[in-house]
Amino acid sequence: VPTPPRTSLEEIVRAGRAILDREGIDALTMQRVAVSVGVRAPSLYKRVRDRDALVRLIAADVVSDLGVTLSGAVAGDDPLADLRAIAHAFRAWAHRHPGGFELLFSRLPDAWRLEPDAGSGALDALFATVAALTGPASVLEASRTIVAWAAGFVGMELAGAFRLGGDVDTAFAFGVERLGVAISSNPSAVAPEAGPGNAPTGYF
Amino acid sequence: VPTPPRTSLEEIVRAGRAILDREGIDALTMQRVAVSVGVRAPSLYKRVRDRDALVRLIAADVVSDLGVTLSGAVAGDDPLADLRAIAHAFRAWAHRHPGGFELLFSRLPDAWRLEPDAGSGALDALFATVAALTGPASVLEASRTIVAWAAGFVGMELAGAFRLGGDVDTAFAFGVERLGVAISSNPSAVAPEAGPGNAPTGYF
DNA sequence: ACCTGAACACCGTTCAAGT
DNA sequence: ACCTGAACACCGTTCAAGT
Repeated sequence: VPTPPRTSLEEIVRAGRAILDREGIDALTMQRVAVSVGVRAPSLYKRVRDRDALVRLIAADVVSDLGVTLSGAVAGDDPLADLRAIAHAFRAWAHRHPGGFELLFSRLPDAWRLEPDAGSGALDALFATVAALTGPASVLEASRTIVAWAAGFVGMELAGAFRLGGDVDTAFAFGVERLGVAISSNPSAVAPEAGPGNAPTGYF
Repeated sequence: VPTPPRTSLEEIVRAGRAILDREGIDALTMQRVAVSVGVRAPSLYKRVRDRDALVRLIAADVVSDLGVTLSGAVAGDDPLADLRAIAHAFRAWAHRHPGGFELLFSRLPDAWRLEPDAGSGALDALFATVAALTGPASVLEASRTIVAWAAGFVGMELAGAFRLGGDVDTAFAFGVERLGVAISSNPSAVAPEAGPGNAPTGYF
C-alpha cells in the first residue's frame, strides 16, 4: 500500500539550515533533523545518501546566501571602497551565521568540494573588485590573498583567538586598508578596464 | 591491593599526538588512544578529565612544536626576509602536520583557549619580525593581519579550496611579498629599533 | 511507496566490582 | 591505587517488517 510522503528534500535541507544557524554544526545530526521534520532518522535516507550529502546540500544553500550578501555589498564605482564593503559584509555575514561560516570554511566534508554550480558566483563580486584593483595579471593570486585573510581573520575571531587585547574591529579595518593598497597595481588608479565578465567564476 | 600504573599522562599525550599526526583529528578518540597505550578507555579518565582536556594537552604539545619551528626559521638581520622565512616555515610545518594544524586552527575545543603558558612564545618570532617591519604603533594589527592570512591560506589549501587552477605556491609567495610591504611603515627601512623584547608574547 | 523499530558498530562517560 | 566490564545516552547507517 503506497504511502504519501511525510516530508521532502527541501524541507529537510531547510530544517538542517535552521538547526545549523541556531545551534551550530555539532547539533546538525540526522536524528535532530529527522525529529525537526517530524520523521525518524532512517527515513531521511530515502531522500539523501548519507549525512555528508545532506551537509553538502546545506552548504550549497549557505554559500548561495553568502553570494547574495556579497554581491549586494558592492556599489561598482570605486574598487577600493568595494573591497572594504565586501570585506565588512563578509565579516558581518559570518557573525550573523557562525554555523554557516564554520561549515563553509572549516568543516565542510571533503571541504569546498561542492558541485561546481553550487559555489559558482558566490565570490564573483570579490573577483571583479580585485580585478579592478590589481589588473588581470594577478587576479587569482590577489583574490586568494584577500579571501585567505578574510576567512582566517573571521575564523580566528569566531574561535576566540584574539586574546591580546586591542580592538578587533581596528585590526580588521587595518587589514582591509593595507591589503587594498597591497594588491593594487597602481594604488591611485580608478575605473580600470577589467570588468566582472573577465573574473574567474566560482570557488576561490 | 594497590596496583602499579600501566601508563602515564605523558604516554597518553604522546600516543594522542601520534594518532593526530598519522590519522587525523577524527581518529583521536578515547578508545583509540586507550588501545594505543595498552589500556581500556575508562582508565584514561584517571589521568585526564575528559576528551576535551586531553585534546587541549595535545594542542599545547603541538603549539610548542610550532613555536620551535617558527623561531628556528628567523635569521634576525633582515625583517622582510624573516617574514618570508616564517611564513614559509609555517606553511611547511602545516603540510607536515595537517592534523596538528587543523587542531590548532579550526578544531580546538573552546578554541585557542589554552593555558596562558602553553601558547606563550609560539609566535614570538613573528611578533618580533612584525614589530621590526611595522613599528611599535600597529604591531598587534599587523600581526593579526599576517597570522589571519597565513592561517586562512593554509587552511583553504589543506581543505582543497583552491580549485581554480593557477599555482598555489605562487599565490602564497604573492601574499607574503605584498603583505610584507603592506605592513611596513617604511618599505625600504632596515634594522629598525624595535626588538623581540618589546613584542607581545603568546597567542595572537 | 514510504516509514519504522530493531540492530549493529561506533562514540564519550560513569561506576560498581574486581585485583 | 589502578583497571575493567557493563551500562547509559548518544551517534550514523542498514534492513526486514509493517502500512
